[in-house]
Amino acid sequence: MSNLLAHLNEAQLAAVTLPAGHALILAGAGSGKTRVLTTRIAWLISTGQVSPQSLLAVTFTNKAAREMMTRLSAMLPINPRGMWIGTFHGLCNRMLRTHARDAGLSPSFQILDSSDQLSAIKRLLRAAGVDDEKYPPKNLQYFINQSKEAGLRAGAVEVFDDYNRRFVELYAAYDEQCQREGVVDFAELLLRSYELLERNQLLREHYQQRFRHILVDEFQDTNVLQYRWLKLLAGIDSSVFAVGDDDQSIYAFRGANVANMSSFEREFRVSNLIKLEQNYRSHGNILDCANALIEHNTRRLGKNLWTDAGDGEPVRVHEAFSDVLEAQWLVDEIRQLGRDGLERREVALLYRSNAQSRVLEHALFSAGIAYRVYGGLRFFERAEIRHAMAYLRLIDNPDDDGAFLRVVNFPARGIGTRSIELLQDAARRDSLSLARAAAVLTGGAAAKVGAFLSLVGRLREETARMSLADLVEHVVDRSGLIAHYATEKEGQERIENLRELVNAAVSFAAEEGFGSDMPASLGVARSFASESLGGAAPPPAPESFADAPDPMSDGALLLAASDAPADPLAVPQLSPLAAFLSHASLEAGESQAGEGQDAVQLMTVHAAKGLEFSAVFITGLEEGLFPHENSVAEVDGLEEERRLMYVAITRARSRLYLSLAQTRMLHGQTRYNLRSRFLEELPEGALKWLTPRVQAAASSYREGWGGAWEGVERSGNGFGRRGADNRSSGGSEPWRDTRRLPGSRSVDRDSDVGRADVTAVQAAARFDRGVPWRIGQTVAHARFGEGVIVGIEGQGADARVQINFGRQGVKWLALSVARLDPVN
DNA sequence: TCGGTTCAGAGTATT
DNA sequence: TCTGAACCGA
Repeated sequence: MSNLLAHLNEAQLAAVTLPAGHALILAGAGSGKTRVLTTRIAWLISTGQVSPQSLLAVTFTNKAAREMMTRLSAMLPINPRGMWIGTFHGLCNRMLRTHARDAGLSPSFQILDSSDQLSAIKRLLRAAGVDDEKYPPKNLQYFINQSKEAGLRAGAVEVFDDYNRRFVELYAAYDEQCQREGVVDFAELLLRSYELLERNQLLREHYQQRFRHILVDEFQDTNVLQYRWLKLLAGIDSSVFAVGDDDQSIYAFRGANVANMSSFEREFRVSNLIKLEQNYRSHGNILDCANALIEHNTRRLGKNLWTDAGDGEPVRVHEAFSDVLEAQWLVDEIRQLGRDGLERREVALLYRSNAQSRVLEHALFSAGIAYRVYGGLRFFERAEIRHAMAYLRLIDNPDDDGAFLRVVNFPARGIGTRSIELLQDAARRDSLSLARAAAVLTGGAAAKVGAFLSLVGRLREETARMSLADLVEHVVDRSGLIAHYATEKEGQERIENLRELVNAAVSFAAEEGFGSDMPASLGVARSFASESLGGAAPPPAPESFADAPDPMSDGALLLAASDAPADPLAVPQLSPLAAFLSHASLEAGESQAGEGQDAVQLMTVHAAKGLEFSAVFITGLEEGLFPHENSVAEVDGLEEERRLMYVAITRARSRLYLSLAQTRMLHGQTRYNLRSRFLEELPEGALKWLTPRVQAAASSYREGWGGAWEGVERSGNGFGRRGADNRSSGGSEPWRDTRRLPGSRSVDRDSDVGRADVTAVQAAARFDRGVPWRIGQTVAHARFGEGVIVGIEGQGADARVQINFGRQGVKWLALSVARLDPVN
C-alpha cells in the first residue's frame, strides 16, 4: 500500500487519502487527475474502507472508463469488470436492465444512438403528417433531448405558444413510440434511471446504502440531469469525490453545466476542497501562457498551474499571409522536428473547426508526411455495419420498426415506398409493429415482405443455439449483405468491415465471458410471443411507477444476484446478443484504424482534451475562427472559447507553436482576419515571434494584402458603406478599436463588402462616434440579466443595440431607454 | 431504383 | 468551396 502512495505529491496524497466525506478536487491540466482518481479507489479498497461492490465511479467516455479499469487492475489484484465503473449511460443502462420491470421496460430494450433517434423522429413526423419544414426533425430531436436532460417529461415542459406546444405534443408521441417499440434513446437512459430511483424508495435506499463511495470524473462536464442523478444516488453515508477543472469546461454547448461545481460545493457542504496545481506535463513558458490567458476569465474557482520542470523553450508564434502558406510553414517545421528526432505521433496539429483540416491535410499529403485525422465515421456508424446490426436487432426483437425499415429492402427486394406506406398505415391503425402488420398486405408486396420476414425468421431459428460469434457470422453471411456488396465496385472494404464485425463479436464474447457453447439468444427475450411489447397490453406509463414497489420483486432479487461478485454476467438476464447490441449502441468504436501508426495527429481542440503531445501546433489563431464568431455572440461564449484555448495550450509538453494566417479561404470566400485576441493575452516574455510582429496592423496589412486591400478600398474606403473612415476618426491608433471586434471581415472581391465585414465595420463606426458599446461585449440589464451585444444600429438618440440574453432571447434595446452596465 | 442535378448551409461532440 | 440531402427524370 505504501507502494500505492509512493510518488504522489502533497496535494495528490491529501486527495487520495481524504477521510470519508464529500470532496471536490480541482485538478488542473496535467496535474495527475486520473492518477488521483484511480489511486483513491485502490486506496479505499486496499485499506478495507470499502468493498469493490460498494463503490461507483463514473466517467463520460468509454475510453476514460477503460483507462480507469486498466490502471486499477494494475494496482490491485482484482478484476474491475464487475465493479460499477463506467460512463453515465453505461451505468444507467446497467441499472435499467437490472430493474427493467420496475422501470417499465423490457429487460432487453434496445438503445437508439443519435442517428437512430433522428430516423425514429422522422418516421414519427411522417406518420403524424407533420410539416417537416415547419417542424424540422433535427429541431425536435434537440427539443426532446434538451427537455430530457433538464429532467422534464413532455407533461412537465412549460410552453407559452402554439409552436412549442406542438413540439411538446410530438415529444409525448415520440416517447410513446419508443415505449411501443421497446427502444430507449441516450437521454432516456439517464432520465429513466433517474425516475426509477426517484419513485422507487426501496431501490433508492438500497443503492444509497450500497454505494458508500461515489467518484466522478470530469465533473465540470456534468449536465443538470447527471448532477441530479448523482444527488439521488448519494445517501447520508455516501461520500462523493468529484474531480474536475472549471477552466477546462468546453462543453456548455452540449449541456454541460459548470455551475454544478459550485452547486456541489454548496449543496453537499463540501468541506474538503483540494487543488492540484502542480503540472507534470508542460514546461514553464507554456504554463505561463496558459495561466495568463485564463486569468482573463471572470468567475473562476481559481487555480494557477506551476511546474518545477523549468521554463523550457519559448512559445513560437508564426503569422502567415495565407492559410496555404500557414500549412506550408507547418510542413517545414514538422520536417525539422523530425530531423531533430521527434516521432511523428508526438506532433499534434490542432484547429478550432473541422473545416480547417483540409488545407493542412493537403499540404501534409503533398509533402508525403503521414498523418491521422481524428473524428469522422466510427466503426458502428458505418452503413454496412448498421445494416448488419439491424438484422441482429430484428432477430432479437421483431418489433423494432427502425431496424425493420432499414433493411426490409436492403439488399433490394423490390419493396418500394408504396408497400412501406401501406404497411405503416396498417400498423398505425391496429397499433402493431410493421412486422406484425405485414399480414394485411396483399399481392406481390405481401410476397416480397413475406420473403423478408421469413428470411429473418429463418435466421432466428438457425442461430437459436449458436454462440454470439457464430450467430453474427451466420447473419452477416446469410442476410445477403455480403453477396450484395460483392457486386459493388467498392464493396470490398465494406465486406472487410462486416468480417471485422464478426471479430468484434468474438472479442466482446470473450470479454464478457460468454462461452462459445452459450447460446447467444439465451432465454430468447422476445419472439412474437412477447405480448408486453405489442399493442395489446400497453406497458405501464412511467407515471405509474410509484404504485407498487414490491420489496420482493424480481428487481430486488436480481439486485442480490448482481451483488454476488462471482456472477460472471455484469447484467443479469440479458442474452449475449442483446448485450452485444447495447454494447454497440453505447460504444461507437474507434473512428479510424491505424492508431499504432507513426503519424502526425490532426484534430480539433475539443478532441485533444485529455491528450498530450511533445509538440503542439495551434493553428488559425484569428478573430472569427478562434475565438469563433458564433461563440462571441453567446452568453459566456467568449469565456468558453478562452477555456478552449487554455485546453489547447496545455496539451503541449515541450514545444508549442501558435500560428495564424492573414487571409483564409472559407465558404468559398477569401476572408481577411484579424489576429486572435487570445494572442494579445499571452505574456510577451514567454513568446518568440518567428515572423515580424506587426504592431500598427493597418499599414502593414495594406502592404501585405496588396490588391486585396485595394478591393476593400474601392468598395468603400475600407470601412464600409456607411462611410465611417478609420483614418478620419482622429484616434492615433484607430485600428486598435476595431481589432477587438469579433467576426472577421470578409471581402467579396468583385462587388461589395461582405456581411461580417459590415457588422464589424458598423460597430467600429459606432465606437468611433462615442457609442460606448461594442459587439461581443457582455452587459447586464436589470430585467433580462446578462447578455452579449450582437448588433449595433443607429446613432445618437436612435441608437439601438441587439443583445443576446441567452434564455431570455435576443432583443433590440434603445440605448436612450435601456440601462446597461458593462460586465468584466 | 438509380444516377444526375440543385440547393442550402457550413461550430465544437460523447453516449 | 465543398458537402450532404432532397428531388426529378429515365
